[in-house]
Amino acid sequence: MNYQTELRHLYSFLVLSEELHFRKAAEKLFLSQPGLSKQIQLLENQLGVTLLDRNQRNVSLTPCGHYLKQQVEILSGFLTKTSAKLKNIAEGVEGELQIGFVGSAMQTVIPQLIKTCNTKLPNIHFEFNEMANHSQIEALQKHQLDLAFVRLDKTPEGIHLDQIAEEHFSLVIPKDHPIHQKTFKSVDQFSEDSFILFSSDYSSTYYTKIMSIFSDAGFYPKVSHKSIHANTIFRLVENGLGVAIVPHSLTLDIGQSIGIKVIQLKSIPQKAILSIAWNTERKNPILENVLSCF
Amino acid sequence: MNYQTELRHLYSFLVLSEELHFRKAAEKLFLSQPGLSKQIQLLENQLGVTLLDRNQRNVSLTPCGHYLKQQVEILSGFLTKTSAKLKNIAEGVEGELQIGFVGSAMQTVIPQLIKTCNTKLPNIHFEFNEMANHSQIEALQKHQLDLAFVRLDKTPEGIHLDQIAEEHFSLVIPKDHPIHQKTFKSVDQFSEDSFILFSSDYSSTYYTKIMSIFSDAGFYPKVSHKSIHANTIFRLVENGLGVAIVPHSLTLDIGQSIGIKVIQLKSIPQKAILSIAWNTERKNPILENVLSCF
DNA sequence: TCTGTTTGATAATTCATAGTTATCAATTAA
DNA sequence: TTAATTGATAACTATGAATTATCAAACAGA
Repeated sequence: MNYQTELRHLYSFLVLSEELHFRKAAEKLFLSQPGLSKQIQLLENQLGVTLLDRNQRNVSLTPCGHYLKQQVEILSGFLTKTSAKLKNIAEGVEGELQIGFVGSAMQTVIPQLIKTCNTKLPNIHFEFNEMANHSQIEALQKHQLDLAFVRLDKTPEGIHLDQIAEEHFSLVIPKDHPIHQKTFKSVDQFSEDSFILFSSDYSSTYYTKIMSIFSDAGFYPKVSHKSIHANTIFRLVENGLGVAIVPHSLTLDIGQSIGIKVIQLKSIPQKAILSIAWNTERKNPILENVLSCF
Repeated sequence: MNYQTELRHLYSFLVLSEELHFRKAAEKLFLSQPGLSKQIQLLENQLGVTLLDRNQRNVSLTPCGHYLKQQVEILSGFLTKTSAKLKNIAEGVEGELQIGFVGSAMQTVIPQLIKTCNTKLPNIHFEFNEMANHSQIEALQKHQLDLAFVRLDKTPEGIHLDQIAEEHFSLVIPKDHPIHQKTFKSVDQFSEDSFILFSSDYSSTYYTKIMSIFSDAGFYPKVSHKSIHANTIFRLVENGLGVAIVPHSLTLDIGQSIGIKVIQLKSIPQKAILSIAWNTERKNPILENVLSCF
């Protein structure tokens, strides 16, 4: 059975193997009897085996014919399933979506989205990739990612950006720091503290925004350390190496045992903004369906 | 994917999905580039999905194309396996053989044959059907059996018969019978005993042969019971209901506990003959291969 | 035995269509 | 800008798959 064999011939054989009567089978196939005879002869020649014994007055399957019948039935199921699945993939109700995210997105929006999508689109599966903001944008452009969760203000041509969550910042300070939520008035109370910040290559717009908090407060901070991992920052704070400003949601999964406390910066105008981004230059039905869940 | 789809198109798509270049793929397929374009367009129309993005200057697979590629690879393996198996079936090195046998054949020839065939033809499987002689011949004619083990002298037109084993008969008598192997001279010593014989519908030629033993011995036996099951006969003998004459091999699997003894009739001219029979009107490659093992 | 019916195969013909060549439009590199 | 490369399109050709008409064999009934 090579690729010269045509599925049509196999189907004709299948019908014939059920009817065991050339004229009747041909009728079912909307075909003339000689046409069917030719098809079966061709099939037999291509396969190099005899499929049917047309002795005298009745047609019967040879062992080969019997086996081929079974196989064509299996094949038929395979083809049906494949074309159904192809339609699903084309419509975006089945498939895989590559998602990128910055660490701080996993705390807030993503867990909810997974739940909603899973119930509405049970056959779409996600692959999550924790990546820096700029890496995500590059990956979107190369079509390595379908959807990105970033903290950015703007994106290159062809990458659409949509703000999906806004939250206030919080100060993270050691447990034994003299200032606490009650005595906190303004950020300038920390003008003498060292600061631990997210690296500017986490996102330059994010970095700029943090710095604007300090300039609004009227001082330029001493920056002792930088990291892009929230947990690293928290550990540095715990060990008295400085204080930090992070999106508030990141502080929600700080354990009791760690020696830090949190001061919420609800009153300042700067907000941590989480956005989703995707490439618009290609049609992406899976993405469309997922976005419609949001 | 319906039966209008041709395997050729799927193969073209497979090559194209590897090359991702219409001209190169077409060359590999010994086809002109527009021809390939047409094939792929046709395939896409039939499936109702886009398989390839031909944006600008490079061709790439859509998610559907990706999936179809996988499926066609699976399909390719399926077709290869199927056609290989079809050839095996046609050559008779793979398949099932329906074998009929009279009970007394299982003791002698059949177990050996199975062993020999299994090593030489590991992919041929047997189905064994214990049947009366005449039923086997009918089954051969209806092509319900491929091979029969019978005790017959002749068969109808179209059924070939080959003698494969000859053995002497044995008398089976109760343990407490006055005559034993040492004191046995001739069958006429049993002229006063009742006889338990195989029914004449087991095989009329077999029955005639047994009766000729008696006429040679110069008496006509009292026949008390008939059966076609060796074990039944043995049990009747054990209980003093008569003595029996059976092909010797049948006595070989008589257990120690049963109260009968055996007198071998080596000197008389009558022999129990086992033959194989098969239908010659149809070519049967599996049977040919099996017979060549004998 | 003859006739009529049914079977699948064959021969000659027609027609659909798959593949060809020639060409185009779009993109890219020099 | 030009030349080269890409896949798509249009018109045409030629293969071959279908058709119709017919045949030979087998069988049933008279």
